[in-house]
Amino acid sequence: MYGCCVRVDGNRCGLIPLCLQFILIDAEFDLLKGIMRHAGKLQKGGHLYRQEDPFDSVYLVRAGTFKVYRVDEWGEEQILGFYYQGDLIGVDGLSADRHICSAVALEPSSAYAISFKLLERLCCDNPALQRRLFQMIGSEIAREQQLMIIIGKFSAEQRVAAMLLGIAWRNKQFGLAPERLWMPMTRAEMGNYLGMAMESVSRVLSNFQRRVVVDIDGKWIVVHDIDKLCAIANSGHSEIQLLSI
Amino acid sequence: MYGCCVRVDGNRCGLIPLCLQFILIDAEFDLLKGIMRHAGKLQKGGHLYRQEDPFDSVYLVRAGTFKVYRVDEWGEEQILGFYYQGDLIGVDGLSADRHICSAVALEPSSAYAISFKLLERLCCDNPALQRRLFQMIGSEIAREQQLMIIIGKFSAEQRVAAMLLGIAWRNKQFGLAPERLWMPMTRAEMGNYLGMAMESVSRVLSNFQRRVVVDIDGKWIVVHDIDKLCAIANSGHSEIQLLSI
DNA sequence: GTCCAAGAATGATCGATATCAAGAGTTTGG
DNA sequence: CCAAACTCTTGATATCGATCATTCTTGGAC
Repeated sequence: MYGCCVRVDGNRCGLIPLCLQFILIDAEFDLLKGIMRHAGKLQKGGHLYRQEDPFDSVYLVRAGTFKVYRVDEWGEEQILGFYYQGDLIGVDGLSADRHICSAVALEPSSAYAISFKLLERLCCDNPALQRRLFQMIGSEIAREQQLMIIIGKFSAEQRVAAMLLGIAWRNKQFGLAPERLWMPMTRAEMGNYLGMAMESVSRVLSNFQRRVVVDIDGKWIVVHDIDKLCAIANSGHSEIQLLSI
Repeated sequence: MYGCCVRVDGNRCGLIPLCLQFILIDAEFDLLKGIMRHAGKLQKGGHLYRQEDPFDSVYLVRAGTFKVYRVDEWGEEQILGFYYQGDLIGVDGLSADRHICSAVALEPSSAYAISFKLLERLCCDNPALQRRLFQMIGSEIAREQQLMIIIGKFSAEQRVAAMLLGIAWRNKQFGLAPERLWMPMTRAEMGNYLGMAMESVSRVLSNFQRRVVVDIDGKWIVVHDIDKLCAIANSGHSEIQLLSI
């Protein structure tokens, strides 16, 4: 199933996640490799694409981290997601022929660009690939719905806990340590993403640290008690949860 | 361009919006008509599909209104959208082979079901149709992003104003009066959708009515001053806005 | 029509979190 | 290695909107 990964000559980074997400067979992978190209290396603050740019590619994060955000008419920024190695970015361009978001590197990063026009054409000849693509786009919808629930219904503590658990879960999917979370974004960016003030994020994290739920080590957050973190994220819904802490 | 609408024998309702959204040419429309079937009439409270149902169709609202919602592990409901005639529902099933949301009628309603398997196949042979489908799914992503910004950054007043403007804008798109808004959902449902308490929704609407911005007439809301409504939705971002009221 | 239940409006209170402010830590570039 | 510029933390205070409680309205059912 994951044979594709083995076939990549030497450079496996970034392609393993691609295989994981697409779950491609060799033949499909070869097709896809044909329409991928390096989008180059970006410094911190470098843009993969900007709002209003014509939409012609989706991107696969090869290394580093990106944040995707939207700026409204008054110059206010809303962060819609953080994307790590292996994530697909750029489907925000699907609805129009222009991107409605910007994607910027949070640290030195790189990505592959996949021509969407060619991808579409490839899908026409390859129903299995089309299916994968729809699934990945569907995952993006599901992710946004999840985030909406978190922002709309969760308390400050729950939001931060949910975000950490999300990254932990992601790490697990990609075979990384689920307790060591790489968080290159600032507190202000976390707050923006979660719909809360930077100060609140800081307070919640300090509180978690005091309760020995996590440990903060620069841009790394180490989860000490994932069960407690789950309990926090799920608290408030049922009072029984609170007793079990 | 919209020739398809004329070709529908007698029954144009629900298909005009289809044409508007897909912007189909005759040939494409005929293809699509072949894979559509009536999903029957639903009473208020009747479900088009439920969370966990296998995903095999997307739906086009023919008449009435639907709400799409998700119930989390603790039985708490989150409403993710209200859908009127001509809207496409069901893409929440894309990521898995099951729906992750439920769709329920808010009043006597009906819908067309479009087999997704057949739609996919049709897209393979018809790149233009594939393009439309991606666009429509992209619109769903864009809509969710918009909602996230509203929930994450807007005040109670701004949220309600934004929701009303959204429906007004939609009406305009579909050739309906942009000042007469049909709102079959309860205050509690509006509140759930917007991430606020039912009482707050009620207060904001009363306030709008007092300021002669809108008039409430049962399940209809009549917008008297759309400019003021826009000003409210956009206020808080710049202080200049407040002075101009 | 009358009754009843569901929905809506409104008032009073309280609390979570934003905001303001100041200081401590950390990174970056010369 | 130092200084400037970010970033983060923590405290004090203010505020918006949730919550609780009550009354008013509406729309079916009989």
